[in-house]
Amino acid sequence: MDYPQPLVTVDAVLLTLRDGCLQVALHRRPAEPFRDRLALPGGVVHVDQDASVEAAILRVLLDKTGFRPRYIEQLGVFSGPDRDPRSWSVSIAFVALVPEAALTEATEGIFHFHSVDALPALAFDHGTIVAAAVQRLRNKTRYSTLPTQLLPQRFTLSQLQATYEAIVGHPLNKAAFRRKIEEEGVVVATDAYTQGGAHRPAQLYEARPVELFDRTIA
Amino acid sequence: MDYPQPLVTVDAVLLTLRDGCLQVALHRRPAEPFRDRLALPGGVVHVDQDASVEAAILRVLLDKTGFRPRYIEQLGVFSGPDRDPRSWSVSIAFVALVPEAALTEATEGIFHFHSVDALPALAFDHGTIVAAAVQRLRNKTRYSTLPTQLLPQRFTLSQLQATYEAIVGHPLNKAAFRRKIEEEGVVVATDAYTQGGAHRPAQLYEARPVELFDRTIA
DNA sequence: ATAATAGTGTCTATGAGACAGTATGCG
DNA sequence: CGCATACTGTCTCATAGACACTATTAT
Repeated sequence: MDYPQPLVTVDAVLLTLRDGCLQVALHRRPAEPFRDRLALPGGVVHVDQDASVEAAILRVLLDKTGFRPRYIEQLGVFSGPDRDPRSWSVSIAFVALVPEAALTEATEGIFHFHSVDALPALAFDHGTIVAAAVQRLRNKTRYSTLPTQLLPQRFTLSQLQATYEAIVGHPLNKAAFRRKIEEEGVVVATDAYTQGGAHRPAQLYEARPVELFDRTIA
Repeated sequence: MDYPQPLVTVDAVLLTLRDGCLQVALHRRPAEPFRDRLALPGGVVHVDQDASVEAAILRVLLDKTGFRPRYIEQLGVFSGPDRDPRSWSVSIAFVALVPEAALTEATEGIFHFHSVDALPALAFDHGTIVAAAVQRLRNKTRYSTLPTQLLPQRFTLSQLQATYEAIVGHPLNKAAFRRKIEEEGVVVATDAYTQGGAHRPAQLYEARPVELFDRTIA
């Protein structure tokens, strides 16, 4: 039982929709290794504080940003002797989807946002981790209702469609999209409508609530 | 960087098809904790030997069973202070799909096989891990070609269909199944046929090869 | 009225399931 | 020849996309 153990860390890919494209929240590392490079928010698992790796990533996000995501799931484990120059390390990566407003309010000045399609070189193997997160989201978007988590509490069906389109990268058919959303019970209609703008107001919808940590692992 | 670190282990859910139903390979623990309880094959990550957690699980399987699976993927991380009475621990779980013949030859006398739908109480949280593995396989079976990995090198389309049916738990339409398999390019026809039996021989097919570690994470 | 976006009715093409038919080996 | 299983042709129904049409607000 007394082998040297790897360093166990947790990292989060916080995805949000800004300016109509999918962006990831990164911070600039203040210290070595990879000083001044952009990196995912993350930290070390504390066995004396954390009840699980899920609890650890929530603690890290809360400490760093005062912010708790509405949806987060395990992405995968990234490991090896060389990814962190300090030690053989294991990173347990998570993906979280966050509405833009919530994220930018809570993390003013902490995060830099970059479109996931045009990332600079990141610290560690964080570029690989972001790529895996985006691939996961794109795949799941085909058959799940995750993208609702990127929108504020109330949204219109046009906004929801634009969100799906930003993720999958191509336009969707309006009638078909609405039929599908309707029949899947993804969203709940409210009796509120948008106002303002020289056009017909749109009905507002809410996402059906989901589990914070989904174990429906594809 | 000198926090106490969790114990990092790797465990594998080896799934195979026996007697027409999905079964998992388990061994009886020879020592405490959970002595004499059935458990998943697994072991501790050795930072001086292993290049990654993937390398670690392959080493463990090779050492325990002399056997290397044709397909294996990360399932998820199971963690906490109580799942192993010795220490706060992290188990990185994998799912592997294995043809029955390969598995039983290599592991004669090492493993006990149990249908995944009628498991006894397992060591640690291994019951939870098996359930997650089965759920993952059932989900992926809907839109991927994984079940080919449960069959021997060459197989008939009827065998493949029976495999899918055993996994998803309900009968499939023959014509539709063949159309789909055909057009997806899942399998490659050989010019060999079965023989024996008082009926028309069936053409033999082979699975298109897949990556050992798939990162196509749903 | 016009512009602009919301929302719907309907035609069509594509794919899945049902089912019955044909094919071909062995005894 | 007849049985058992392999394989296929075709009908039907459900679903997805295309697209045009109506609806409703502010200016």
